[in-house]
Amino acid sequence: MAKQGFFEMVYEVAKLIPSGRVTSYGAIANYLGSKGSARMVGWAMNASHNMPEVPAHRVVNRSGLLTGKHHFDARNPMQERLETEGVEIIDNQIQHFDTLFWDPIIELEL
DNA sequence: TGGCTGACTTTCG
DNA sequence: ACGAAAGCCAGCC
Repeated sequence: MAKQGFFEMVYEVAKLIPSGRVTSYGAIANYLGSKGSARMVGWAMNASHNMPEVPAHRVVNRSGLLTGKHHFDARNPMQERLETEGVEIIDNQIQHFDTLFWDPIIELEL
């Protein structure tokens, strides 16, 4: 296994997020071992535009707020995609976020 | 090479 | 309780 870039790792984790579930930047960063670089996870998501298979819409901030929706394609609203997956969202805020939260550290359990 | 950036998170005021 | 500032680290110019 060649040493992958940080972005690749973020993509891998993002792809593992089940439909109808969401996670946070910090959770992914923590899973990667760099809890301080949560911003970078979002930044990696920004680069994920080249990777349509990466469900960046399932990644939100720790409050369950769709902070990165502004970076999404206006014709493919992040909220609409999540709602299609069964996630209830009100005012960019994911409802039942605690229940829908998918933590790679816990779910993947290493 | 050095420095800036960034879709976050946490803590101090 | 709310607002502002610092911290973090890897990619990019």
